[in-house]
Amino acid sequence: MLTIYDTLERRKKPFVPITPGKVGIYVCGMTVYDYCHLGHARAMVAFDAVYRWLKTQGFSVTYVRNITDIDDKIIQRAAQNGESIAALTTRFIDALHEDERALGVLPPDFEPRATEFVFRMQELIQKLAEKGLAYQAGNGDVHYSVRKFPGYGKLSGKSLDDLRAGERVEVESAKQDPLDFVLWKRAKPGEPSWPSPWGTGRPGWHIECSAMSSEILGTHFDIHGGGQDLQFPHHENEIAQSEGAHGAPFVNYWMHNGFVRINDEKMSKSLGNFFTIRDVLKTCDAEVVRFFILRAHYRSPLNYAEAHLRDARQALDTLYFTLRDVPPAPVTEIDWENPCARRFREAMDDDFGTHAAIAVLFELAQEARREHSAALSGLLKALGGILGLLEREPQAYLRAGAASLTEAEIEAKIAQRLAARQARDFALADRLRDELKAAGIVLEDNANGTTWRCPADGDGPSGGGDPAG
RNA sequence: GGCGCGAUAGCAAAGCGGUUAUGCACCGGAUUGCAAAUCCGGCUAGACCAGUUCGACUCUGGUUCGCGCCUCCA
Repeated sequence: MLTIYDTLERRKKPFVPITPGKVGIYVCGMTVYDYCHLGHARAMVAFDAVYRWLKTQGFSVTYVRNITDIDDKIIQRAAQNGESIAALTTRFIDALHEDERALGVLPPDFEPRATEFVFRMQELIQKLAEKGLAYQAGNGDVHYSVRKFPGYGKLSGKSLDDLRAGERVEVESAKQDPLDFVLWKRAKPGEPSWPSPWGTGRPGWHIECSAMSSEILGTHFDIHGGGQDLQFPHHENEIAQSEGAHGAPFVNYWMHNGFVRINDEKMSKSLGNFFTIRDVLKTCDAEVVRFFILRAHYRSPLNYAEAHLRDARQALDTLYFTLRDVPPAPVTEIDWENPCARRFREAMDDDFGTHAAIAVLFELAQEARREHSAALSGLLKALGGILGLLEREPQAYLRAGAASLTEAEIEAKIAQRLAARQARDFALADRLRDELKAAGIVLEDNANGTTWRCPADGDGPSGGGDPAG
């Protein structure tokens, strides 16, 4: 039985879908004004694991991850770059998809873009206005009146009075309550805008997700996910909008993934301490990054450091050594009766415990090696595949770092060394091996001859991210 | 200030009221011309103080420290 930790109720709940056999899941995606960083990678990989596991469990899953392609930062960045908003967003959406593919993240079933749902957002705002939950302020902006929505604060565990007490920002005078948030922004000259009953303008950020989720998944759906930082105010506001407009429950399970940290501090653009996915992938194998992310529980903080990536690489190497040394038998259907498979399932069923599931993979790998069992090796590959791991040819993974020498050059050295060894000239043989080692190539002599591998570095970039990003 | 989360061995990171987590690193041994990989064995835990219990890393209370949200943020 799958259980999911629900952030709203702060407990693990057995998963019961609204419609038997079907699951609707909506995850807040990216605002596309820059390259994705490791924090985005974590969210993508974490919910990819959720998506894959739900599918493995036989659910028909509709996975929606939106793209915010209209927003202050986008407008600002496009102006800075002297490029059109469309050019900017297209560029970063392409980059996002590249990163996604590299990390083995399955594309969501729907990837709605905010600009394509403006009409639906207007409908929602209209509904909120009719119910007295929205008002147009003196400056033309339309705001949500949080005091009018009784449940406001239930997700983040905050009361409106607590929030007011902790207020740290200057109050915008146009709002009736400082916590009211904008639904529709009056357009400034030169900004992209849409006509509306409240004047030409553009939607606020929060309304996007309410509109897109209800349009694609309906007004009440199973799982809503996103980063911890979206819990308040974004998801709180979504609840207020969606439940306020539809007068019905919105989401059954709220899931929030933990942050990626640098030196015990949140990695974020505002702190300027971020690493983009593409920077990290310059020196680290993408599967290692994925493995590194899945080795932590999705709700825990994940500290990023080069040393940790190296650790992850060495661990993943071990699994691939097994697949290399014990060729896996093809598996068409996983034998869930196998004790390891059963424990893997239990781990995943317990709130997507990918770390515990990976621990089982190591035990399985050892058993496969010890018994030289193609069946167990096959099971290892199959279970790894559920996590989006271990899907490559072992040699392709193990040689991913080869760059400085061609395969032919390496083979030539190996042949030379073989001749030296046969002549019992071990000094020469060792020198040849050392030469290759200097190029990052590790030789291994075994019963079938000599094989080589060249681990991808595993060291992340040494510098920080672009603080201007 | 308000609200919330966390503290596990050298490092990373889970579950669990009593029984080996797991990985990396390290130390022996086997294997190897020497290595690598592999196998066998070893190593080391649960911030602090109380309480509940036959028994607590696991439950309860407190202390200390760290982090997050309260402003855009995965």
